[in-house]
Amino acid sequence: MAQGEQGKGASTPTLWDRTRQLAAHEILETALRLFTQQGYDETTIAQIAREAGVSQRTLFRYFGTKEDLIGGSQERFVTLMTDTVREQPADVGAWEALRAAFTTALSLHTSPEQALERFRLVHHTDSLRAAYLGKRVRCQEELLPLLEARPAPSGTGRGQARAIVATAFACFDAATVTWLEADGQGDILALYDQGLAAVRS
Amino acid sequence: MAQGEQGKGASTPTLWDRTRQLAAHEILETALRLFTQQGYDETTIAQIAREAGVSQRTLFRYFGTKEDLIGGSQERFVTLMTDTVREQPADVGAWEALRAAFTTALSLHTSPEQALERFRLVHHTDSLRAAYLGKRVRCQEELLPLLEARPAPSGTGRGQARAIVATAFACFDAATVTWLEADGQGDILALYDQGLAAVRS
DNA sequence: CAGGACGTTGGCAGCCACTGCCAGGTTGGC
DNA sequence: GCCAACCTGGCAGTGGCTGCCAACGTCCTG
Repeated sequence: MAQGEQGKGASTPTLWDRTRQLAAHEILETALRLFTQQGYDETTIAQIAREAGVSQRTLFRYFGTKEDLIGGSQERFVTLMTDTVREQPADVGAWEALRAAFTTALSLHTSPEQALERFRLVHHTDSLRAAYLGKRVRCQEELLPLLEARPAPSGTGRGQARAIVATAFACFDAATVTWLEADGQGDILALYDQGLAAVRS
Repeated sequence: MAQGEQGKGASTPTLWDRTRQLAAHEILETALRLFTQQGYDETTIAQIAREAGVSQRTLFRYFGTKEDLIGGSQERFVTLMTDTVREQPADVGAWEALRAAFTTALSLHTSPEQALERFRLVHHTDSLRAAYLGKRVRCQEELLPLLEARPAPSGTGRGQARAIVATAFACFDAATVTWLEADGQGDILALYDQGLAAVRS
């Protein structure tokens, strides 16, 4: 639980934190490897723990849920997106701010290949897709208040921000799936722009 | 498994089918009652089975999943929506067809009060919301091919149908949540129209 | 109406994700 | 060196869910 403390000073990584980080990394890598090798549902927590060299109990202490082994700390995504939106100048519209947030989120992936593999895994496993969608909705809800204050395109009433955020995420998802079906060819953001353009006739 | 056969003739409800229907109804009612009384996560399958007068094993034979006790045969919704879209004249646009499908889906609720209660339960329980979203995505995917053939508003290219369907569902969800937060005041379809109008500036 | 074919039910054992609890070892500050 | 804080592993237990099997009711046929 002390891992959140080294964000500022980095003065005392304290060996414990280092060990923690190492273990977490090992677990995550093992899990991802097994998931892609034999599928998510076919991989048990016991197997991951065994091959990662930790007990099940410890594994659950690091990642509270089997699904968390995929998201790779979804929290980071959410905070990064909210921060990005917050950093936009006040006169930037909701659509533009959301696009910037998506750009930031996409820049987090280490490589397109890894992103493709990850996306494929999530979208092909029912339980994972459901979990992802749940977290996505939460992200939307956190973004909502930040966007309600922004200038609407043509002075539409309040309460419409929710529809705008939901639409942006929907188009982003559509772009992701399209990108997935094309085996990673093209640019997700470009697909997003195309989809949104089609929607906003 | 024989329950799907009485759709046409209704010639032989065969007592077995009647018994099945009765049991299913009893289970569903008990589950809904307990869920609203003490919450979804706090209600165990064992309790539902006990109070419904069946064994756990039988309960799982009727409803393969605890989540299925809420959806009330989500299949019906999907087929009804796809049928509605299919019935639309060929020159009706995708947006209009989708709106018609939502209208049909909404007309299935017996009363606004029950719909409100059901929606509240789903949206306030993480696991249920995730399951709902998963089924929603599947519904979108079934609707997709039916809409790709329809005339796009301004000749936008293919592949954009996915974004349109996703947007429609997103706005529908936004409308539902808004309606929920207003304690069921107003009309969901009207909220949907407002949201979509805001999106399509 | 007897008897077999078929479908339904309940119970049991078991798997898997997940949690609380407790003993034991390691690390850090004094 | 010592105590406190922390982390780890194991174990038992819960809850959703499944496979298997024996018992029973229903339906159809002879």
